[in-house]
Amino acid sequence: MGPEALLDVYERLNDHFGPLHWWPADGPFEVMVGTVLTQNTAWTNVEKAIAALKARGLLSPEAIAGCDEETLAGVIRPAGFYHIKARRLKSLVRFFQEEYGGEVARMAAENLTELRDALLSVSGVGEETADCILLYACEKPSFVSDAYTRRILGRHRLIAQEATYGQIRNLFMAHLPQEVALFNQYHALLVNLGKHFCRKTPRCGICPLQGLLPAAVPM
DNA sequence: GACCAGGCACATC
DNA sequence: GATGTGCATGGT
Repeated sequence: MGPEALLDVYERLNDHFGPLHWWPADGPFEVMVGTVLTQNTAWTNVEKAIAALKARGLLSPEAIAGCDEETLAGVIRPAGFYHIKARRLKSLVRFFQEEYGGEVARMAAENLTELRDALLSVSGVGEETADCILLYACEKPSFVSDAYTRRILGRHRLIAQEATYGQIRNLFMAHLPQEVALFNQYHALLVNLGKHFCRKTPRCGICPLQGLLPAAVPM
């Protein structure tokens, strides 16, 4: 599996889907909120929760910091796991305010590796959430690997079943130019491909990767 | 009514 | 370090 294969996959998907304009959010703070709300959750449910937060004027660091946790939980209820996600939002916002004064520009001024470690120290922020914040809120070249990435690469035998998150991320980061726009669109393309063609229960339709990679196997 | 969705922390071995 | 479990709603 060399560098050319990953670029071939990117070009095939990019030709098929076109520019996807990710992350779907109104500003970087909304991205941060969305990364927590979407943990193991369908995006349609996240949209409902974000709309509810907007309607309550709760889409700012100050508002979330000042909001009672149980009240917050009630508002984000449509996103599921709402008690734990309310706690996670509060801890992320606390970190954001204490370390960077609630300013994305100050957070984004930090070095990628150090910022990633700092984000990972926040309870409720794991590797994927950290990488989404780095890439889509801070515009740092940190590749996001997720369930779709694993399933797509796994089905086409490009990674081992037991590959870790870090190994998958390193695969992309070792073989691609470290460009924010490329990482942004690539992850978006993989999610789009996953949603349309590579769910646990495969959807009908012709996968755009057909003929480019080894035939998909069930996974 | 079962199955699934853009994870994570924590317990246990 | 690997594996198992709880967390929960809404769409198919």
